[in-house]
Amino acid sequence: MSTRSVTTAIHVLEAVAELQPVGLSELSRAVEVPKATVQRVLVTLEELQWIERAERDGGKWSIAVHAYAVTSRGSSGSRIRDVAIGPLSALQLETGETIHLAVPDELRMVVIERLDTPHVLRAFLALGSRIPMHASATGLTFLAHSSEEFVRAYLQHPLAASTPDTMVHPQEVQAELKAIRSRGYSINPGGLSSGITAIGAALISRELGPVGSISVSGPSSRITPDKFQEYGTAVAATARQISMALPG
Amino acid sequence: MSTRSVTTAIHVLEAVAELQPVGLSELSRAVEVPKATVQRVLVTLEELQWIERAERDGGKWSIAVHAYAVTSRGSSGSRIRDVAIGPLSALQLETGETIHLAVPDELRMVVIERLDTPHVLRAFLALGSRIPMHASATGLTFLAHSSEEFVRAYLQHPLAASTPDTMVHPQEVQAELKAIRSRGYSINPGGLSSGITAIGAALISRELGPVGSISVSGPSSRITPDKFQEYGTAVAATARQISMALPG
DNA sequence: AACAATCGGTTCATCTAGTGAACCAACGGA
DNA sequence: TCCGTTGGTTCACTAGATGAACCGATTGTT
Repeated sequence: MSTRSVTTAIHVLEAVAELQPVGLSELSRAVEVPKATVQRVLVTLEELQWIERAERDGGKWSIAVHAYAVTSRGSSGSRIRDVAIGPLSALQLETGETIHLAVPDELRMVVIERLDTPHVLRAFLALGSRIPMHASATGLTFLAHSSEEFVRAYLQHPLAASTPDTMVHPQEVQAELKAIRSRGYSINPGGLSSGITAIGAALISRELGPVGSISVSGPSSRITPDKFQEYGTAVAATARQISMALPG
Repeated sequence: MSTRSVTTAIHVLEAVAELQPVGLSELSRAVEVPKATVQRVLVTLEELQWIERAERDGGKWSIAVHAYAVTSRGSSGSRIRDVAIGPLSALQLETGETIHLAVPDELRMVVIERLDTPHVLRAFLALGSRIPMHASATGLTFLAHSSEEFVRAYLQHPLAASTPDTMVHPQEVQAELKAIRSRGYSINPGGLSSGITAIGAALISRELGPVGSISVSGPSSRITPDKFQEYGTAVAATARQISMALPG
């Protein structure tokens, strides 16, 4: 009951994704598997079009588009996306700012949808970005509605600072989570990108608990403290609306 | 020299992506591998968080977000995305319409980035959408700048119609490709979705040839023939700009 | 109510095929 | 020249993948 080769293959694949472009020896060390084994896996994955080697650059490996194409269609996130897109669109029109939809993956939030603003100055996260929970409005609300154990486990890990304004002390984060719970939405001024403020609210499935979050982001010069409450209640209302439409 | 189990595992994964939500027996049939083997692979992939089973619904399988998160970071597409995002943002502001960035995968174009418009009426392709080349503005420009062999090989396959307006005759497509080459950009009125017109231009790496395309899309009621040239030159200029900034 | 055809899941004898230590040749500093 | 890399290959050993056949539970049909 192990399916070892498959497990190592996936580990190699994840290592390639993380370290790309990367060579054989480095991968072998990263995955802690002999070179010969890694080599065979690489060749196999190449045949399957999941990875490709750079023409130059000593033939280092990278993830191929095909892998992305396979995994991006559907995904559990898409159910959420489908029910969220309508309300998010309305929220975008109402606020005029960038809207993000993110779901948790391990210790990060992954941005699975974005609606843009017409403003020249705009907040920007590439789709598929993986951002730290404690440094983002989406992550913070998600944490605020997660179980105590999860939060404790999360705060065990070192909290990297994305900007000088990122909260890096566990107590500080805990206090903020409490504030978020009573307030109903999160506010993150410059914690992820300097000069960008975001306001977020969690999507909560009745059965599964928190499954993701949404946020409104824009330059701190536009999203000023006097707008926090207006945007906050709008985001929270939209989140509630989506939550109720959630499958399950 | 085969790494069979890895190959079947990936095949199972791709089948899950295509058929999700899907059950054991159906997968077994799709991949043409005994149930027992598929079962073991599924359990392994679940342990690795690449797939998950629906709580209800008889435990059917779907791709998990984690898989998406792994493959979306980086990927050959992302290099393109990184250099493209700035110019695309400018193009979006200039035109006010939805911008798509797509790269080829097998016989399709895969949408890897999108900048949308604040308009209520908006063109919309989900990220990761796989669209036929002959039915899309992005695909057509890509074809127009591909090798003759590639085009011939592509046109060998039956050309499915996405809408009544899709070009389905090889000669028709060939003629259009010629027009695109002399014009510098592609125009696709309603070929992919009825009522949506798109204008595209290819991203061409000096060393690798065409590596992807960009397009401006919107309702045909807004993107009228009198705007074709304006948008066309804008798209083509942006594509050239990105092409020059391309790595390699 | 009995039937047949699904479903998801498990068992186990067979032997394929994955493993990994040890080995290249080639490159690049020092 | 030497040392530490790199990517890549060989091969004896046996761990571990395979797949036909099985089970109990649903489901829809007669």
